Amino acid sequence: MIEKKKLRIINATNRVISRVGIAGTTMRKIADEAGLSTGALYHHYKSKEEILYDAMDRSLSVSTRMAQETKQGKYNREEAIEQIGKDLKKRFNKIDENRIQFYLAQEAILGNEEILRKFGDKYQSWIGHVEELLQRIYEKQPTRYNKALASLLIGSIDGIVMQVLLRGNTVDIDDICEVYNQLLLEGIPALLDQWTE
Amino acid sequence: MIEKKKLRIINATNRVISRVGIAGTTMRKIADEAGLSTGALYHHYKSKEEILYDAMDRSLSVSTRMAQETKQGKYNREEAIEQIGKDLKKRFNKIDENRIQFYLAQEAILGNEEILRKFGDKYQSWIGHVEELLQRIYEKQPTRYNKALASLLIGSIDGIVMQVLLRGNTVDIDDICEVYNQLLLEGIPALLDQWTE
Amino acid sequence: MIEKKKLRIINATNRVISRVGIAGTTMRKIADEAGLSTGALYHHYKSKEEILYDAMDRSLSVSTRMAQETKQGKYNREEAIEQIGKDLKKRFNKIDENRIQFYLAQEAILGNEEILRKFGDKYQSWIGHVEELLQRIYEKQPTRYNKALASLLIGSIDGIVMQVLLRGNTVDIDDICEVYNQLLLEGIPALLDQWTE
Amino acid sequence: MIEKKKLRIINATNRVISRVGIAGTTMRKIADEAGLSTGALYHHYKSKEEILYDAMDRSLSVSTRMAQETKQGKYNREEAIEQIGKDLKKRFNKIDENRIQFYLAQEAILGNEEILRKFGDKYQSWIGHVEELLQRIYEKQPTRYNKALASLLIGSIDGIVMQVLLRGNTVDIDDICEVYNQLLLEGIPALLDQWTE
DNA sequence: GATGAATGAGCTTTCATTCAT
DNA sequence: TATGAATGAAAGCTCATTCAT
Repeated sequence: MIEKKKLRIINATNRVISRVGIAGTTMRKIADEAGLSTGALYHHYKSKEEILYDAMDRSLSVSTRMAQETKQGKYNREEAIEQIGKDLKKRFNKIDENRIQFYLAQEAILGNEEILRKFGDKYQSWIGHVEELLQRIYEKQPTRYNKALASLLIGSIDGIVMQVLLRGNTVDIDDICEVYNQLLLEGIPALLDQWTE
Repeated sequence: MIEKKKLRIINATNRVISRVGIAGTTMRKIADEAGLSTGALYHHYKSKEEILYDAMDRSLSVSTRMAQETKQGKYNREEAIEQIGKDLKKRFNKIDENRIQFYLAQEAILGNEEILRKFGDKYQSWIGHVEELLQRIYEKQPTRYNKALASLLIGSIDGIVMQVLLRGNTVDIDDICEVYNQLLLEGIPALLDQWTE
Repeated sequence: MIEKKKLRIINATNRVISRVGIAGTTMRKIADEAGLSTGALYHHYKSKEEILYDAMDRSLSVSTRMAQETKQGKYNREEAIEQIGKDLKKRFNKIDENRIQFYLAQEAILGNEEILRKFGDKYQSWIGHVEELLQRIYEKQPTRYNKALASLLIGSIDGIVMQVLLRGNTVDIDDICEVYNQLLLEGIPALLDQWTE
Repeated sequence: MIEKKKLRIINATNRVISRVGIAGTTMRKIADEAGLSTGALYHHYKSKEEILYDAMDRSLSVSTRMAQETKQGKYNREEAIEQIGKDLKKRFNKIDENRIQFYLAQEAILGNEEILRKFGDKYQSWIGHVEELLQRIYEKQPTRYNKALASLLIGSIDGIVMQVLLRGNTVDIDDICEVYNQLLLEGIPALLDQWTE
């Protein structure tokens, strides 16, 4: 029961954050969005900080879970890459979630240790999954550059998300997915050949 | 003379922004950082908004200029790519500037039209330069995917910057530069071949 | 309930205004006078302007109503004039209300359109009532000068109020009422005769 | 020399006051209007209060002098009354001066003792002059009501000025002057007869 | 004398938090 | 539990006044 209320509050909080950012999020806006009074918020949470923390935690968990889904498939190389392309497009189109992730990153960079640690975990696990994926679909000997490659592949997704947020529809997402696809199909193998020769 | 004071204020503002973010930047903090009283700030600027705008404008100009420097070189492919690698490393190490860029991006995403437009201009010009570069060093027929490729190459830089900010020294910058290098040397050509056959 | 608080704030505001004028009225003074914190004022009103507006509106309504009461009587000439004399004296003695009216007039003259309009309405209605009264008690043909006469009779009240405020007890209110009385009994009829012959 | 600068400052001050009121008058506005720097004001005056005082003093002196001019004439009744009518019209049309007078009255009522005393002096002298005038042109025995009558005649002028300021061109000044004229020609004699019988 | 940058108190307003109901 | 009025610190900003030049 109490959990239901809490969920309502953090959902409201995330909607508010996506609209006005973390700094612009006030208790009154959260209360209004959740259909509660400001006082009621304090029955479920001790402070604004706790609410924000829970809301951010939830957002990060969702995005971490999404990142981990990459590995799920057990297809061959072409199928796997095709699947990645689809996931990618979905990711680029979740504007609201991307905005929130972006605000959270900000919060972390500003010195919120808790959130920073969560981001660290998320990237570490994500990079690990991508490393595995690389090894699985390219079947090459792992080298010391595999982690860096994974990091770069992930970074390019984040970077494109940033461009989509900043430039809106002047970014052609389909073309970018196609390039990403070709990169995985042709570019990466050429790269890997270089190191493993 | 008055410009000197303005510059002092702007520099102080950028230091404050890099420390506490744009939302956390108050007139009092700027005044303290600049060694002035709050009232004095209003001699040189009509409002906080103007100060922030000038400070952001300056940061963005610097980063836009940096982005444009990419094209300067008149080397052959290997030399050009080597140069890019060096620039990249420099870029990754400018932590403070990267933080500010990140805060500015947030400001833009939150609805600051002026800043958003500047980011749009910056990316457009940057992508243009990278497109030219691609054509110059690979000497292939341009295809409809060239812009997307440029966008992706730039995005991957932003994404890595984000990881550096979020994960600190768990990202091995040298390795990433090496991978980026190999990508340009081996990966991209393999990609371009695909489209121009 | 909430209206009760608003009334308390408005009353406090009017006390403050009567003490220090509109320009000297600060939120802190209002809050202190009402026994509240400054923040609490913003629960009931969105801004200082709204508080001042409500306070001024209330003062003006009261004075407008007072002005309109003149017509009520259904007496003969002597009784009506006697009644006017009594009303006059009461009006002169409401020092605080007169002060506030005076401050409001200044506010209007300084360019507060809303208040200016209300004053316009008040005078228009007041002059109309006096015109009717003149016609009723003197039973002469109305001439083009009736409106001007009404305006002058009203103006002389305002002017005396001003003198009372500025000169205090050096103005003998009883004598002035007596003169006003005689003016209505003997002076005005002689005037009207002049125009209707 | 120094007096010339002081004059420039108080003229500038009066222009500013007439535009934005006493409370809205700032040192910077005075300095700008006078074509000086704020610092320069302090070479001639020790404080804002002194400047305002001098400016107000000057305005009040001018208006007191104007009030005293009434007596100058040495005409018969009709000529004197005609002259009064002309003066009246001039007075009503000096909008800027009337505004300033009004603001000064405010200042006095708010507790500025110095200004209050000056107003007291002005009215006392003005009333005295009008009393003399009444006696001269009507040649009746003076009664205890003469002072009150003078006060009322002066008050009605102030009251009309107030209406002109508040209602602008909806007051027909010519009509009012005509009524005032008739009041002096026919109304006042009828009044005086009453008391001296 | 003259300048205008600098000061700092005090203004209106916002907002996390508390608490009587 | 729930409400929303109340608190008070801190924000952006204004302005009389001072003072180095």
